[in-house]
Amino acid sequence: MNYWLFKTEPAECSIDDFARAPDTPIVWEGVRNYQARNFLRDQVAIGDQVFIYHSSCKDIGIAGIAKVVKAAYPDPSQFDRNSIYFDQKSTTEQPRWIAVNLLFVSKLEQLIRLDKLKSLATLIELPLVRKGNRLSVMPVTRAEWQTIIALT
DNA sequence: GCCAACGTTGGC
DNA sequence: GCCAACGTTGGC
Repeated sequence: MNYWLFKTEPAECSIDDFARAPDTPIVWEGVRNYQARNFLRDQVAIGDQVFIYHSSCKDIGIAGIAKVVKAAYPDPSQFDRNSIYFDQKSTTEQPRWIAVNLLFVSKLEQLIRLDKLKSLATLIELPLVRKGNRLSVMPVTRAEWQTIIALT
């Protein structure tokens, strides 16, 4: 089993949206970065654990945990002309973009703030805290996962 | 709202 | 295949 961190803007999809419907899988769509796409396509597997990270908002940090309940499949939003994620260059034969489904696991009692994560020597390799990082889907090592879990 | 850093595009 | 210009991300 692998560990991941997925970024989301809570105005779009927050941990509270997960918590509100804990039995309903969330379609993780709209990833439009090739490196992140490749992780979704090649490595994210059913049963993997995912930190849900809130970005571009007031309270920035890890807000909760989800798990993967459906592995890579074509992101439906790429074919939807009405979606902001529509991609004219995608075809059903050769889809460019990948979605997975997530299910709520837990909401952290206290959000783990970005500055807290940045302050930990054991997390210096975590892409999230590295300068200029823009990955919206990133791997988390087992050691990093346990470091972060220990903060809760 | 600013802007650094990075990714993507497209001309050559 | 280079690289300038442009677009996006995302913290501050």
